Amino acid sequence: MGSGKVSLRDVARHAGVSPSTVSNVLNGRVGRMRDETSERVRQAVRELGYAPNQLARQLRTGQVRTIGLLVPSVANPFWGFVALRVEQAASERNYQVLLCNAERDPAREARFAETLLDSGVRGLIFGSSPLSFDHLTTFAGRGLQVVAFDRSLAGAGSVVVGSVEIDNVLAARLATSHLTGLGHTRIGFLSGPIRTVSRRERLAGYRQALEAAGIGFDPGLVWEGASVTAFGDAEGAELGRAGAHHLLSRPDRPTALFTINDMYAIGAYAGARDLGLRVPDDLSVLGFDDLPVLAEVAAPPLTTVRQPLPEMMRVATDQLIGRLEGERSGEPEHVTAAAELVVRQSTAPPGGR
Amino acid sequence: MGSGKVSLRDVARHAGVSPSTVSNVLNGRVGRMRDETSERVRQAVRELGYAPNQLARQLRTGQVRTIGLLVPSVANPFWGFVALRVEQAASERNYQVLLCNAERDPAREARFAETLLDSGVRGLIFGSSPLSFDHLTTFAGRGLQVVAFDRSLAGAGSVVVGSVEIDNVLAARLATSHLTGLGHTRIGFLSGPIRTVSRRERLAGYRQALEAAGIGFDPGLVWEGASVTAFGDAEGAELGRAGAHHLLSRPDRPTALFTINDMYAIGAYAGARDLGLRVPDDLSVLGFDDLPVLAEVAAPPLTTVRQPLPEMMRVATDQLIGRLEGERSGEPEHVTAAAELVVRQSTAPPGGR
DNA sequence: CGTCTTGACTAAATCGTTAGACTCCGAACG
DNA sequence: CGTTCGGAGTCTAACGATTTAGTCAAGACG
Repeated sequence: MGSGKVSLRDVARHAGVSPSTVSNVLNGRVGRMRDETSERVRQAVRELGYAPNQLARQLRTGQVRTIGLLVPSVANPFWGFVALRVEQAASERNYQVLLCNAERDPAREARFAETLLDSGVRGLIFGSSPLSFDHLTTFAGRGLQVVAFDRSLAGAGSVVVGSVEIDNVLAARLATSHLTGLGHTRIGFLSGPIRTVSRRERLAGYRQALEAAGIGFDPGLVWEGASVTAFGDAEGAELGRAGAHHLLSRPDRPTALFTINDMYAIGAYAGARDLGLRVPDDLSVLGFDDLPVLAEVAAPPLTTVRQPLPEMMRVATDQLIGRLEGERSGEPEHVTAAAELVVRQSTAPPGGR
Repeated sequence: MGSGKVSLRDVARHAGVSPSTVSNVLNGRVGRMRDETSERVRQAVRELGYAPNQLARQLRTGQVRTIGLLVPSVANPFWGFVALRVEQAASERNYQVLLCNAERDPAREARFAETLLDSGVRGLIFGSSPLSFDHLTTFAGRGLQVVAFDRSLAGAGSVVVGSVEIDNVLAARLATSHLTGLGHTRIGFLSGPIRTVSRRERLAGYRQALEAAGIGFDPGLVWEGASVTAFGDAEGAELGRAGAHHLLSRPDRPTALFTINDMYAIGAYAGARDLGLRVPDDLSVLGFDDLPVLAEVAAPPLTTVRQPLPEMMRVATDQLIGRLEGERSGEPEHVTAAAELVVRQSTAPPGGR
């Protein structure tokens, strides 16, 4: 049994051939030798239990079968799902996934990009697109390819080679229209700091839907989160709760809240409860993401916008790996997936019906 | 600005010294040269924007600042959390995390171990301990160190260098006693296939608590999941639902269910609802994990056993990295964290209170 | 009969770092 | 004045694969 480390040289010796030949066999270049020889090599490989040292191979070829996945937060289960899905898709193409959590900090994002490049990784999936990719342009020059989970605008072209997204504007319009359709006219928009493309777009969609319904846009009904310092684990549900407190304490209290994601929605539930309001009787809440299981089992089950996550992650991963393998090239590809409004029981007409 | 790839040789040339000297400076071996020289080297590094090629360094030293994390399932959000927490802890020690999802398949587990070793990774955190580590003993010989999330028994000594767990027996006893204390005598145990240590222990604890309460253990009240083939995404909530159907259709229907994790508990909610039973009036449900947010916001909020996940993951990561860095050695270390019963509203006395 | 091919491999140079063995030089010592 | 010693670096093999440019023998061709 191979105990220590068996190298290609050992195999060569064992098979009575040169290292080059072994390498050739292993890489399928068998046309240039007798069948008998390649069989003998294969035999030796088996007998010694040889497995090539990827580090050495990668150093030589510059090819690394690993991609990075950058997520923006450890607090939202959504990203855990994303991670698992990406690993699933990558593993089918025999790639590995390095998990990076940048906490939405551009400096950390850059640091991760750096580390990835240094370890030979040349592909990165960006969980949530920051408003600008400027801090990453240098890395593009060094060979880093980025696929974004949301489409980005500014300066993205130089870094981003592909993206998968839902139409966030449309989705938010859909969601908001659902609320106006129920008769709501004072609809709050509950979000953390708007520092990603998707958030900005959702706000735009919200606004469009309001205007389409002949309701004026009231900046006072938009809550953009606490101070930036209070970030980190406080995010998500806690922020949602705080925001709900704020918006629901206004004199002309909104009768519905559209939240930037399901965690905020859950937080809004808590916030409403704190103020003695009941969902959906006194307050409708509409989320975003359709967090698996959570949205369904929340009390009440959450009306929300679903992103087809597994599919989107597969597309993103395939785009990226396709680039790395040279199957794809040229202009960035942008894929738009269909979002869907899932109506459950957290929304109802205003006024307790 | 360094555009292409700057190598240590380039730096050496630029600073007018030999590559060895640059290497020495970079690795803090500055005792053997004049301050002026090392300063000149540092200067050159800065000017060229040099960053060492980790692949080359790793090949040479055999040291890789990456650990693997093996999770057993993509379906349970729990593992997404675990992944994020491990990455957080690892990143503080400047390590990277490779995500591996083995779907509880020993063959895949072995394949991942193989891949990790081939890429120079020598440390692995095992999300959930299989009943046996036999399929991994060969890898231990090849230098793989494993830290288990649960303590394992059979043959673990040769592979596992540390573990973090809660006392699953105790925790399950605690949980079950809570139910017997409420007056339940027919308590179902709802689990998938019992192929991990933790599951086996929870079953043992359940049994002990029953006996302590003078209630006989009835194997008929234990549901061990559907056929093994029906694995995959069907896991979790769906299995919980199926199991609930099964157990609740018995003539002497249980008045309480202790589920192996929160996903099963949520599934059991659905199963009970299907049969027209209300939680907790007609059926008490007790979960395990205290899935962040989910357990809290479920309807009704779930009584469950909490594992202090962030802390446990930090300990596991530190144990592993400690080994890799040679700070720790010798006998495996087993750390036991305190689990805690979190009583919410899914449990009540039997008979509609 | 000498040169060209072709088939079947092999030699050796990388890839970018590291580390133990050396070198070189001026100062100190006997 | 010859030798030893320590400081300040440098040389040179690796690490384990890949890959380009050969080598060598045997048969083909003119």
